[in-house]
Amino acid sequence: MTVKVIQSVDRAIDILELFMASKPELSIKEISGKLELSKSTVHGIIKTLEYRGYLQQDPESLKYRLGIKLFELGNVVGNSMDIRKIASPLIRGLVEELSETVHLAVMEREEVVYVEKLEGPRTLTIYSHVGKRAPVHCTGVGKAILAYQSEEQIERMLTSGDLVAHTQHTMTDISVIREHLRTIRENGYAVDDEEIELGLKCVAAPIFDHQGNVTASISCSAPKVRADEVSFAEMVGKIMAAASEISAALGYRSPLVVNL
Amino acid sequence: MTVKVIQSVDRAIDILELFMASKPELSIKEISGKLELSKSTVHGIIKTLEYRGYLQQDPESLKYRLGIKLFELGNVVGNSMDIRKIASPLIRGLVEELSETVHLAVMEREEVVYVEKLEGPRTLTIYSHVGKRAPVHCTGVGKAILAYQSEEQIERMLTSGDLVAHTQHTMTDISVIREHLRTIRENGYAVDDEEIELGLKCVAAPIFDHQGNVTASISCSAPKVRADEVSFAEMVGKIMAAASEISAALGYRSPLVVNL
DNA sequence: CCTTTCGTTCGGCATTGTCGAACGCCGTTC
DNA sequence: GAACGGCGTTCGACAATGCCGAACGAAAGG
Repeated sequence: MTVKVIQSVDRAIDILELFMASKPELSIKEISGKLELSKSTVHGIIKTLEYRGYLQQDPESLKYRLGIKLFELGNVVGNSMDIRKIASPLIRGLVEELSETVHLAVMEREEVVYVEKLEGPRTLTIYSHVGKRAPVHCTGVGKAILAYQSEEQIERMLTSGDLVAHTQHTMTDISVIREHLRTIRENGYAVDDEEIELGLKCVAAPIFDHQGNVTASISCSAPKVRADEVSFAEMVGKIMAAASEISAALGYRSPLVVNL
Repeated sequence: MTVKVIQSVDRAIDILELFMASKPELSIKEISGKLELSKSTVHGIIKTLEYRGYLQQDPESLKYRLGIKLFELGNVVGNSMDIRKIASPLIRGLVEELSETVHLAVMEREEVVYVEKLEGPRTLTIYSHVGKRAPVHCTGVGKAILAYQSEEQIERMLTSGDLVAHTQHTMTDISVIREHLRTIRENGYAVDDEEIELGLKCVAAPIFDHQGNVTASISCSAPKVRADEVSFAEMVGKIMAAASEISAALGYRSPLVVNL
């Protein structure tokens, strides 16, 4: 079932997304090369995007970069996310208590997107950004969400892309992951033990919405050396507590405490 | 000089921007009505945008809202703004010292866009958001930038739109504003005294880039009652100091201290 | 000064997007 | 429970629109 797309709109999006994947500045030549379109076609679309403020041209190099209008629209989206408003103060508290970086992520298609990030005082450089995508199979936030999807959904999410091994600890066998997800459901939290980056350990907990679905999660990330037994247990407790508080604020009633 | 625009791309942008101006959820009917396009035309464009993640449909109401992809792209733009990285820690410091809300804004077309905002502890509800536009003629950040543009630029920016009076203190006479801008240049800072919102007073200072152009500014906003003589002087001093520190970090060499 | 490279303009052609009409799926009304 | 109305979706025909290649112009490099 391929959707009937408007070609020029589709191409305009292709152009915009080129700036995400590759360099922040691109010339018409580069764009037409990468998309295999004629210069004049690209020129027309680009001028439209520029005219509307979605691209801007550097007057010196004549190259283009993303325009402020995207910043505006992006913030409209960001400000309309209820979960962000609810989670923000809690995340601030977590960072203060744990002194480590905390992430909030939501599920989007077959990946997760970080929607909030607050770095701890002892900054370790994790390569993550608000607005960035991450795979589900090798991140704490991803696995915490994945574990609570339906069987079909899990199947889809794990088979849609390649299970890329980011480190030697990344699980790439689908049956191993499925078994691992069972453990996550039993524990109520997910651990990422150097599965996306060596030396990085994360604890993540699922966030339930008012319908009982999991579409978001929060995590705490620390260098493996700092995540020893004691502080690890503290991380688990605090992250899970925060996650259930956010879930409650979203209107979720835990099935365990429902008594009619 | 009207640019030759690609119609369908232009319309797709019209659709996206409808969500900024009006409600966060719109039906096809509403969109086709507002844009005076046939339902089928809107349908085609919307499905393309949805397919690419720039809109998402609520499965219940069948209405559409802006998609996460815009959040992603918006953050790419936000993270690539050098001025934000430079200014962020200074803004944090300002808020701590002044205990009032601080804004960072950049010029965009004939308006300013807030790119950073940090609220003071004593939160007064100013209706401003990161990513929101504001007029130049009645805001501190706007006037601080406007004062340092070329005569032609000032002319353009003041005549492009209506000089809307937001309060009885808003300056709407172009010659009065021009004279006012001269004062701003003499002082080195701009004051907004209840010109956009009653009871709100702001101090703003221009930020110079490496070429000596002013394309950004920072401001401190406080309820007029709290901006008494003493704290007002403190606000002016601290905002100007921060602005010149940011300017210096951007590579600006003040013409007053240049000695060859 | 010639060459190369890239952005821009132009015009003809066919693809593509557009529109109105019709369909089908709700929810509502009587 | 049948008829209605509203809305999203599909369809088909037409022509407007966007596409391409070629040519132009400007700027940079040798």
